[in-house]
Amino acid sequence: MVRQTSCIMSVPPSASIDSHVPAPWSAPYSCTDSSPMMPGYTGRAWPQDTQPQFWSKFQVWEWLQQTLDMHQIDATSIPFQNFDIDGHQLCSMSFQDFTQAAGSVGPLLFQNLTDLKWSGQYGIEIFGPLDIKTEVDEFQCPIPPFREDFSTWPPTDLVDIKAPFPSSVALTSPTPSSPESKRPQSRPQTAPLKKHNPRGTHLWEFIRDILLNPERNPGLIKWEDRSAGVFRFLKSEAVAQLWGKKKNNSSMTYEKLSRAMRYYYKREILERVDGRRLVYKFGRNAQGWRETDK
DNA sequence: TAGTGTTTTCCTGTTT
DNA sequence: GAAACAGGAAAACACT
Repeated sequence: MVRQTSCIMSVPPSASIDSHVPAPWSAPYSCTDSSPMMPGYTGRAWPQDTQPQFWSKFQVWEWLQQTLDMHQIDATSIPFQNFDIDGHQLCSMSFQDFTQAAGSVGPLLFQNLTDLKWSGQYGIEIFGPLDIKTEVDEFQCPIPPFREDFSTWPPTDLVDIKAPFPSSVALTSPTPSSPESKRPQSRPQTAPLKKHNPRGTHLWEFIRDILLNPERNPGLIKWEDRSAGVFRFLKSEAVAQLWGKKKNNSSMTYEKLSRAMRYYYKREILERVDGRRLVYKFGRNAQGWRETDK
């Protein structure tokens, strides 16, 4: 089969992609300009340009996730529910509190937070020059509300460039149910999600993050049944464009996006919702979408 | 370098 | 008829 990929590369990977759409925790971003990046881990997903005191719960989790990632610590090793707190509460935690909440990882987290508090890292320019205008910017609704949100939600994004990022941590990775390590190459995988997450955020996480941030979701996707995890695309092409922008792929369409979504059926990240167009449902291997997950 | 995981792309056929 | 869905096939790409 002759495949044409040249169009995808119309935007050089090194191009500066603006990061307008923040995500709560799972979308690690990298430097958004073309500045040299370290190989491997370079992106910082937690809100480093905001003082920890002002972090939201999501941002706290994000910081947790990235800190663990940075130190290659399995996220399952600490109870995230112990950090169901905002930045203010986080900053008021003592060393003992951290140890109590995160066990052996506590000191590390405490140290990291202390460093963050005092290192003057806040204010690092996260967002590169917003000089690249893409098709997504033309949408009437998606971008402006996100931009307005910068004051309160600066760090991560739903439309960052594809980042050389380490695997996402278990917080967003389903528990493997039936290990299926052997399968033909170049076939859509059917194994449960593992830590390997070469492209940063997974599509389903991207979708989830839009859903979880109504204020940053200007009518793109909406919950049909929040408790059941059923949601519906309102502006399917706009979502696809956003996803494409995030992946630096201007040729992304809803058709392609939906194909990727369908692959999630086998992995039970999504479940079919028969007879309803543009409607999907999170499956048992999708995590982080429930209200109780927050 | 091979293997793996996660898309991405293209396609054909079906359903709404 | 158009849009969306379904799923096979294969390639791309980042990571281990």
